[in-house]
Amino acid sequence: MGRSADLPRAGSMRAGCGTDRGCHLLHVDMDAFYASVEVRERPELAGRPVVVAGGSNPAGDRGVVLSATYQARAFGVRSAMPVAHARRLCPQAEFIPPHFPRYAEVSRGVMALFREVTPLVEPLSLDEAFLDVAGSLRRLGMSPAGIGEWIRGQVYDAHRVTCSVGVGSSKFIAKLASGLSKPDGLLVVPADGVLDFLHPLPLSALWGVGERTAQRLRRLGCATVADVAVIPLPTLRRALGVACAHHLHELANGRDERRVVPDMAEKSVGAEETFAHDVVDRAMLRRELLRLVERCTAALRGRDLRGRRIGLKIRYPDFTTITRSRTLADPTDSAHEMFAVVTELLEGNLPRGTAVRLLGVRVELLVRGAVGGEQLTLDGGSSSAYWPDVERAADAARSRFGSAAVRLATLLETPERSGGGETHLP
DNA sequence: TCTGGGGTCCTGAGCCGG
DNA sequence: TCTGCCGGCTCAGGACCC
Repeated sequence: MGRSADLPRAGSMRAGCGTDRGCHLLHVDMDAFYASVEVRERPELAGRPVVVAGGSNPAGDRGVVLSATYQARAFGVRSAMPVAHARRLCPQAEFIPPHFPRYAEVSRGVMALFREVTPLVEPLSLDEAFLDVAGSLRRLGMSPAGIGEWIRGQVYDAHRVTCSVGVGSSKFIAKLASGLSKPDGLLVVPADGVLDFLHPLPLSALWGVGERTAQRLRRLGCATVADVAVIPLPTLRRALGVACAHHLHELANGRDERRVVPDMAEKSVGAEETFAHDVVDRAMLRRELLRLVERCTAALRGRDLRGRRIGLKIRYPDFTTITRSRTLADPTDSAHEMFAVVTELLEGNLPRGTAVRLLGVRVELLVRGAVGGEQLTLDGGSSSAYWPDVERAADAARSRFGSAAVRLATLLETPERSGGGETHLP
């Protein structure tokens, strides 16, 4: 997944070349993960172009490609490409909606396998992780590259999906290496060959360089990583800002001191949805908002988190996007409380008659630990105090009887949604 | 070509209190 | 009392990643 497709292929640098001494960081990346899992579930699709199309409505055209098999990629289909475009490029492909619980289950199995190798596993997403194997070499009696090959074999044997492994002396190099070894490969970048490996690569190889930053760098006369490495830091700072300039300058010179951090704390939790058709109707927008708030706060409670800053995101039909937020005195995981805030933000920032393409809600400034029932306040009365308990009870019912088991009355009238209505009461 | 949904990080403006 | 400075916080938005 991602940008590795922009990079030149590894060619002769694949598995086995170069010494892996000093290369204790591994980056493991599943190949076309979602699509591979779908093919595993439906073996008749093996060898065919398969596209997992995301967004809320894969059958329609307001969505993007989440994952595509290499047979589909041969037609030019790429991740994040609009579905309509992918259909034109490869009409014979099988388009499948995503099944995230299925991918999460495979991911849990794969991550557990990594933890058999080392406790220092830092998952980046469902389909990739960094591993620090420095402490495992003696115990396992293997070199880093040997461990990488062992992992590749185990992942395939246990889960019938392939992965690629990059082995390097830093996270950045290991990640680049896995991208270049795809699909189903392993690449070692020797510690003393980092700059030779890095400098011919295009600007997009640098972590943090997207289209905008690449444009700015090209304006400074840069075309490759080598060019960024030699550009004076003050020049880079003026173009990109202090933090970004320093970060890119370090990477371009092969310096990356970031360690593998297991159990990274979450910073925010959110939910958003693009409508199948732009929505003007206020009542419908409020119902969508409530649905998003329910989803978001259920996720918070499921992870035993509460947050203090509540944000609203509105995207208009012309794709301009605004965000508005409010910081509360105390952290909350209550849908009731969050809905009151985002409704106020919506009313204050959306002129009557304005169409909306997307709505999103987000909670930040997270703290761990839910409170069982909130403190009564003199001015707030008792209602806000009992809502968290009601919502936790509803969570329990939903987890036992399904997501439609308990719903707020406001949601029983199904608004037009991009994914079609799914409200079916038992 | 026409752009999802989940996130993280950074920057800059504005406000406030010391 | 007024002004300027500074740091911390909040808020909005941009850019990026998978």
